[in-house]
Amino acid sequence: MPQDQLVGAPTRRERVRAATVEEIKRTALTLMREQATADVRFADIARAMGLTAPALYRYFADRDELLTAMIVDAFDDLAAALREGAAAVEPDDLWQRLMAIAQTYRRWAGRDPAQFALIFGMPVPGFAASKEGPTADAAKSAMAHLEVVVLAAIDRGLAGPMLLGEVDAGLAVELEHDHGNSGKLIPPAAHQAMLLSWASLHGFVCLEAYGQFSWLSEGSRDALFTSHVRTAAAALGVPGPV
Amino acid sequence: MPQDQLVGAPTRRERVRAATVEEIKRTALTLMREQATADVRFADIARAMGLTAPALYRYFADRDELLTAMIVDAFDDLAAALREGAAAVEPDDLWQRLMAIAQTYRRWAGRDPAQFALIFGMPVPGFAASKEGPTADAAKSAMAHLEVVVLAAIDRGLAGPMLLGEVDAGLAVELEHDHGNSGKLIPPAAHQAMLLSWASLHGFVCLEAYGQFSWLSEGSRDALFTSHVRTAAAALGVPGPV
DNA sequence: AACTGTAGTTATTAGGCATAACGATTGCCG
DNA sequence: CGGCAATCGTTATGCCTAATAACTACAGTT
Repeated sequence: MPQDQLVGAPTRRERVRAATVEEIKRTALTLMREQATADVRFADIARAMGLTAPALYRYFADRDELLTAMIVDAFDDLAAALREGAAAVEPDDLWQRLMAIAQTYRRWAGRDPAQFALIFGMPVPGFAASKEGPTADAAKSAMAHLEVVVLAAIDRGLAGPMLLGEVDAGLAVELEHDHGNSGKLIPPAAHQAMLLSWASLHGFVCLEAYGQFSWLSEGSRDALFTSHVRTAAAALGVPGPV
Repeated sequence: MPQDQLVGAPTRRERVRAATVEEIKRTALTLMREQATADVRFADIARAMGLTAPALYRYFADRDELLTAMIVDAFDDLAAALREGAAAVEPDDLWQRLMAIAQTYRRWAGRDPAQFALIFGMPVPGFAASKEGPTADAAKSAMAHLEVVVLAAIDRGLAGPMLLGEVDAGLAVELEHDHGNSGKLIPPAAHQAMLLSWASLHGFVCLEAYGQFSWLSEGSRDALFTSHVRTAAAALGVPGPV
């Protein structure tokens, strides 16, 4: 026996298999980046790995399964990026926190439009993947950081017009029923503010990622984005930059 | 001679050909709606029309050309919907105008997620279409209505925080250089406000169209959307509903 | 040393895009 | 009104990809 195995620990075969799975996903993502499309051919992935196409079917039942796995990974990656981005700034400065989250979201989308489209775009051929799959849950998970900022703003007694506005009664019920992802109780107004801020941020990022702002220089887009986040911050009641 | 033809008027052949082109696009769109995907097979289109696939190549050189034509149509359709939507409300009530535009945009996207994805999503296979094609221009054209509202708000001396905020100097230059689509001179702050309002609206619509809000009931989504537009209105300085 | 299961191969099927080559219809004009 | 020619449609074909089948090689076990 080459190595003692702890009970429940992955055996050697499982480990190399998992490594291959990872390599397949990584290779597919690289190809997506290069070709700027989510339409990746199995044969290309295999060739890039020194394999033939049918070999990949040992690891993924079909294209859909590979795409689904990549979507899950993309969410994890986005969540990780947001975590790092939020951790890199002064925790007490809400404006900086908000800006860091927004910039991370934006940069992540810009660095990997293919991965971004994988998550938020209409899936490539037939969209079996987005049917109440892992995306809905993961999206909420990736938004936990926005939630933190909004809750912190409330804790400090800050409240912009977005937090002061009425919340529709029926909506409030459904928002409360959704326990968020941290288990904390979130006031409906805060929850609503979070969703709307997210939508606002997301819209800018989408338009930019898909080239609708390509008539502006990068510097101008940066400035525009800053204004956008500032507007959102004002609506939340978070004071702007010094 | 079956019918007198005015000089330059389309001959009979041209007319029936144009009709066929329209029918192809219409059929393709119907199939997209049914299958909820932008991935439409030539053979299916042909079969639905009682033809065979190669016949379609008499009208479109390839898939890309058909898709491009459909994108142009989609922009026209969106623009028309916005025109009608804006015309249907009291012109003096800016809040109603804004809400009508936003609702039209949203409803249009919701009624036709496929067409919406065609315009604003990452193009289907290889994205030759979105390369400075008709999309950038048409997008601005479709936004003229937002422009009108923002300019009207300024004319009346209304100005929310979004319109009062500073505009980056470099950005201002580029915004002024872009003469909009009506030829009018647009103050940079107004132009910026318009873009940011658009982004905000667009974000909500995207998230909803792609199912990120599917955990909410339709009524709740409506309420959430109303709040979203109200927030944008407040940022613009447009007074909310009575 | 034989056994079992897994990872890989080549060969094959099914289906889509696109073109080629051919036939039929019909608008058009002397 | 008869012939022409363009145009529209067809069937046949080539090429590419997804997916499966059938077979081979090898690692680790007993």
